[in-house]
Amino acid sequence: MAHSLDIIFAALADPTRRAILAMLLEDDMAVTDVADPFEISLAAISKHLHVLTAAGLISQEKRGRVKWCKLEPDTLREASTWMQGFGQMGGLDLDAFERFLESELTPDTQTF
Amino acid sequence: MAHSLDIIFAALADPTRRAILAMLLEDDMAVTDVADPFEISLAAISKHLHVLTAAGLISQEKRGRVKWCKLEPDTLREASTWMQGFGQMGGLDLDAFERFLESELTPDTQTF
DNA sequence: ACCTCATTCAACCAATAGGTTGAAGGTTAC
DNA sequence: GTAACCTTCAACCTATTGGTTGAATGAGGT
Repeated sequence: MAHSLDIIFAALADPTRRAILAMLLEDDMAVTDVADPFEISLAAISKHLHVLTAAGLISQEKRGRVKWCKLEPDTLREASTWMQGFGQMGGLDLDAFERFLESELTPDTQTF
Repeated sequence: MAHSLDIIFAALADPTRRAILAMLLEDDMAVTDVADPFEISLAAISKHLHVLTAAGLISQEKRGRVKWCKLEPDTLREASTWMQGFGQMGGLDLDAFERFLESELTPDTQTF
């Protein structure tokens, strides 16, 4: 839990990885099937999936010889919460959002 | 408009830049004042502000000899829209979200 | 005019990211 | 058991990132 926003946003910054997330929105997929629509090597896709897993955006489970990839929407929601506060600036829960930001800014927690 | 999600998320991936955005949530600020709480050089902050500007997350306006930085919440909202679809998976507007994703995936638009 | 303040530019550096290729690990099917 | 399949590892390459420093530019204050 509490994956750092650093690695979540960094993971989202790559178009290939966002496309993978969009694919996983429809269904869980095996690594090979994830790689299929892309023109890059399977090893490169494997690395992308590792980045997404490290960020907590997907989970991977090995069943037999195939590794299944599954979207983890909760982590995206985590980052989405951070962002919404900016968009809704001037809205009613601005104070709550700033309290949230402040807690995130405390240097002892490394979730920032 | 229509800043690419690539550079928006990449800009958000750095904790210094997110902290800058949080500061600008309270008020517009001059570059020097933005740099003040940080221990890195002014030139480094200048670069961060350039990244945020390129992403459309802030705007900069030179008045006199001081350059003012201002949050641009619309761009954040753009990225937030992308994310919320994943978090609200199973919700009511999933179809609309997938249509949005598909339009983003068309290879002729470079907004992806 | 001159000095100071605000900001950026230029050159450099180390570390990271995203890609490649070829080989290696496990797992299943025959 | 051996061949085919799914996935990752290891080594390598190039471009980018985030930082530094010192000089340069530009605008005000006195």
